[in-house]
Amino acid sequence: MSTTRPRPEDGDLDTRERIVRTASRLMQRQGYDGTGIKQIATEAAATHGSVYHFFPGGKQELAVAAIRRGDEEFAEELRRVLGRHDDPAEAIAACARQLAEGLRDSGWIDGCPVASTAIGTAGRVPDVQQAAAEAFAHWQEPVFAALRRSGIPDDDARELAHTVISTLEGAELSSQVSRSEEPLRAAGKHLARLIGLYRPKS
Amino acid sequence: MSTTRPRPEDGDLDTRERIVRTASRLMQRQGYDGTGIKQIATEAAATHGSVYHFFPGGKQELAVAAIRRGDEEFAEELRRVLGRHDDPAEAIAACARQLAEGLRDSGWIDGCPVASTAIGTAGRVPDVQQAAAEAFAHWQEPVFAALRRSGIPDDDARELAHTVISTLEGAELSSQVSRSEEPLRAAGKHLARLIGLYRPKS
DNA sequence: GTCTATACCTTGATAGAC
DNA sequence: GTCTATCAAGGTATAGAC
Repeated sequence: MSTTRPRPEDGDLDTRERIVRTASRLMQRQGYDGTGIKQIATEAAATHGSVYHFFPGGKQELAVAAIRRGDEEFAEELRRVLGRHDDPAEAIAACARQLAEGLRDSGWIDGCPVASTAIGTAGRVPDVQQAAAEAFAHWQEPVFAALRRSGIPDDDARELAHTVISTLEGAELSSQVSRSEEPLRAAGKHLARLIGLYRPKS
Repeated sequence: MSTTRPRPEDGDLDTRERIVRTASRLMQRQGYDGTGIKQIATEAAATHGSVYHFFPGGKQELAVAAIRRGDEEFAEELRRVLGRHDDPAEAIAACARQLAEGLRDSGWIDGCPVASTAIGTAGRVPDVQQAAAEAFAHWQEPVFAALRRSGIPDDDARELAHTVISTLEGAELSSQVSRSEEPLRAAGKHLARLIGLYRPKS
């Protein structure tokens, strides 16, 4: 019923979309304070005025939109990888491998799309912090669902989903900082063993 | 043989020490780009000129010193808590509780002393990134030693130490962003169970 | 070692023509 | 919706008196 979405490839995105994408990518790499409105405008091929036209709330409003975009992107990636495996232990290990691959292929610069912005604004920019908290909560949902599907009781699955996201997050940070796939590799292996502890014998 | 160190309490620290402490604390909260030299100087009760006197390399050199300070502080905290327990599973769970307590007591603003600076400069400020990578590596040592003491083989202990640090790091980030002790609580519980898997039956 | 003054640049944000 | 000009404020860093 909706008009067909063009699935735009490159420069034919509307201005607002280019701005959000660019802001999300830049803040992922440089954090909130390290990313300027001017840099965003330039790299998005937009003018300074356009940014404030679409985001009258300025940098804070734009940062919230960028965080939400990163939220959706990673949630989709999670769902995609989790959907390819029946065994949740295998699925989570695959997620860790996917993160390691993306990190390495980017030259260790594209880590979690939310973490850098979130950590640099925690307790200082409430709107951004709130959006980041929602992202972390969203990401637990597909993990929780996968664990529950395998027969793990709700309470255990809920708790495990917390730890899965925390561990992937921390291992991605460790891998990025040390420029090594080892932390994510170890995390995938250990999360799989941990989940195995909770999975009912079939 | 060295002159007795005064263990200074408050305002009677030498200038360089006040600057490093202040820089470490501010960058922990606001990251590298969010923390200005002027703010550091003001809060350290030092002058602008003093900062550049002690750190001719400017902000980068000061950030490296701040990271190293955070490195040492957290390493000592780890050693202290780990030293209080014979069972490494209990010890790691206690570490998670300690982190949660510190985070909550600070009003959720004092997270990892290195993470915010590290993540915001990854791939952009090589000296800072290097210092952060060293910090992550240092923190694994006391964990590795504790695991080995309990009889876990070297290779397993090495790998587990990676995951312990990654998970604590990620759970602290999750707890800080969501302003909840739950991620750290779950991480402590699950790390303890994971370590239990590797510990030889006595 | 400490302090002040200052050079020079970039920032976030606004106004108003088109 | 787009673009340019402009502002006040704050950034890093340097120079030089004391």
